[in-house]
Amino acid sequence: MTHLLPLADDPAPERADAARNREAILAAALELVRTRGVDCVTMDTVATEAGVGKGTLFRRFESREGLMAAVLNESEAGWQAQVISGPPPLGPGAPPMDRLLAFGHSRMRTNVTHGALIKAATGESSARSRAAASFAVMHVRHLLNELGVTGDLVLLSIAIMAPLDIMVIEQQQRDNISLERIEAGWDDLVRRVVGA
Amino acid sequence: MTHLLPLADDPAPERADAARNREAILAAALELVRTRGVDCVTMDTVATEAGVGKGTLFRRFESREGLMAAVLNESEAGWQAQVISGPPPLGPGAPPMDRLLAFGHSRMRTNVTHGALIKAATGESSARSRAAASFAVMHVRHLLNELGVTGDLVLLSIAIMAPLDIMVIEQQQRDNISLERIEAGWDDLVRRVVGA
DNA sequence: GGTCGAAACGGACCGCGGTCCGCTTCTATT
DNA sequence: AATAGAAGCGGACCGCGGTCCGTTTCGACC
Repeated sequence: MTHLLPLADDPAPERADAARNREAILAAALELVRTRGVDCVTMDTVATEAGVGKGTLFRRFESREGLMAAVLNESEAGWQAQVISGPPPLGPGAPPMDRLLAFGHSRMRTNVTHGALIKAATGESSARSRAAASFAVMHVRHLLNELGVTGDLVLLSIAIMAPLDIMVIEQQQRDNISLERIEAGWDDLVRRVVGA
Repeated sequence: MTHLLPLADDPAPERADAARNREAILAAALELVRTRGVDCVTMDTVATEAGVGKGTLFRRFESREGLMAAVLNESEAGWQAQVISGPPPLGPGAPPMDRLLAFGHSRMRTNVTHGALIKAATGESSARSRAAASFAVMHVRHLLNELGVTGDLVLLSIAIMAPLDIMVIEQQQRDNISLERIEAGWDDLVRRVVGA
């Protein structure tokens, strides 16, 4: 006899064809983004290329943003792994301050590299609570805590991360400010906030 | 004889009908935003209501964002006037630190009040170099300078302003954090950055 | 007042993101 | 194997932002 109340099994085990489609869509999207560039990838194209109907795209990924976020995760996951369990100073093992600085520099470079995709995945925003940004804020909060900083750590983390935002960086670059100079300014900001 | 090289007259004095239309569009947009709420105002509606063609809207305001920014300016201008020449502590006359704190609090409340419109005018982003945000950054930079802060003042200003962003605030409110608590956290951030 | 080039106009048109709903496919159950 | 109904599917359809281009209006100069 199976139990009559589902209790806490997975609420929805995902049907086989659904899984197949999800994979096909993601693969098609990844390929299209790589070959044509994010801005030229439409939902219709992805659907056609994946061999599914457009409705299926939206069923599984909610919106274009959602799909792009999923694509972005593909690469972002690797970076997050580096942060969580990679070699120091980015990964664990180094003193918190070193990690924090390394984290910011790494995040900045990553933002510059994946700018277009990140924008597509966050709706041009950024200081938003999307998965990626959220991970960064959580990590910074964690490091601030290790550094003995007290106060509203989330708010402080948001402030710290703001200058690394792609839109901000791109604006600075338009003003002919080098990444190195931004990095230096950011380091200064971090030291002020940490109080070291 | 008129000069053959236009030198530096106004490059384009704006034709009479154009001015009339601009005004009609802005008035219609303002009215529609007030009555229906930003999200329900389409470009077609504004065009119809203003009695002009859709093309004219885009000619004068570039995009929906541009039009909304123009509408927003209507109210934002008043606030900016308060900051530039209103009574202290928001306006000039008070010590820089008082002004800075007052500025942040005022900005935060304004963001909360005009949230929807601001989002419409900045394309859901915010840490962007739109006119409004830019004014804020410039002002903060100015106050930081008066406070004797040295370093990359623009970058520090961006960091300071980040937690006041509408998207961020709305997220915090979703997490049941009160505006007062945000204010307190923000004051702390400012003191850290200023080094007081 | 007439003429002429430039500037502005307007609305048909396009592409894209997103929804809707009748049809198909899967899987649990007997 | 048959069945039933839930989950998934797909593509016609919609609304909106944005563009394009033939037509109209303006105003500077004669």
